[in-house]
Amino acid sequence: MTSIGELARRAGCKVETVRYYEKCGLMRAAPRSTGGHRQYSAADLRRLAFIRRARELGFTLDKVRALLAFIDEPDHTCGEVKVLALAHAREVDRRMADLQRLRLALDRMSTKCSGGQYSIDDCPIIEALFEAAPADHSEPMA
Amino acid sequence: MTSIGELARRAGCKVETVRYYEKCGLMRAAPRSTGGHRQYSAADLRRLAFIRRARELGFTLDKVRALLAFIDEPDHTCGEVKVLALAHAREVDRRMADLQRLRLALDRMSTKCSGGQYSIDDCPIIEALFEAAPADHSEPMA
DNA sequence: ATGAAACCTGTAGCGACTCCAGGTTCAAGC
DNA sequence: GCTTGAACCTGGAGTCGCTACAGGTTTCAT
Repeated sequence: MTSIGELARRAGCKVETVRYYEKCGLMRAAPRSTGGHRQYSAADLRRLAFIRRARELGFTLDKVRALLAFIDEPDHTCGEVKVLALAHAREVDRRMADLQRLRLALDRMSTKCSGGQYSIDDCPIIEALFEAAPADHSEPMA
Repeated sequence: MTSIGELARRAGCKVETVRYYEKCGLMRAAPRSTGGHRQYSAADLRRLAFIRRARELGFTLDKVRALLAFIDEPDHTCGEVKVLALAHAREVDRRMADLQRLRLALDRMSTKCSGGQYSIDDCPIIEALFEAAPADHSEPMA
């Protein structure tokens, strides 16, 4: 039985975050002391650590909720979990590709610019920003 | 002199976004028709396109504001612009490195898991999520 | 003159927290 | 038993960058 502060400290998050997870239904409504303070068990810490780890890996709270459901409800299979994980991996790939393109564009801009005392009017970076994106008109960035 | 709808269409954003930029002080308060409709010039379109392009490249609105200040105020140099651009590039690098680590972790998890009909209790992905992050205790993810 | 489309303002919502104010409880020292 | 100060409580607002809505007005073509 630990306090919310101790729990948060061990899981590496803020007290408010734990209360927030309770409000969202990711953590159970913890039992209270006579004075109304929340009391947590080792299982609660384990669950909170799970949530934090999944968040670190970029899962949204909705996805975390889905993962937790697999744990909470009986009769789910490893295959279901893997589907979620792979879908998430593909999304990370997409984000990385986006950043890659972006990084290239920034690099192209910066190498063109000497960065000296020249006036803004001739700065290649500013000029590049005034130009439209180079041929991408697909989806807006996530 | 074009309407806000036309302006938004040409810049590839929503009407609400333009009004939002006005409220934030990125776009000037446009002159109005007798009926109160906003009227925009070619310079406004140019400025809006600049903002959108910078946003596409991942600059925050605050950074965009700083870039616009370089344009609006006299006597700024190309060097100042380059500093901002390089700082942003470094930030993109950091984000990419984060995603890279994340992607690796997801991959390690998924390859361990056969994804079959096994019960959740033995799923290596779930197990991995219960474990702490592998030796990173630096900063929380941006 | 009519009617639809585009515009107007103001407000609320998203995700995932974070922070604050103003009050209560807890644990330790005296 | 009393006092103090840290930790806890609730409820609400703020963050970022839009987006969406409601309920009303203007514009423009027919």
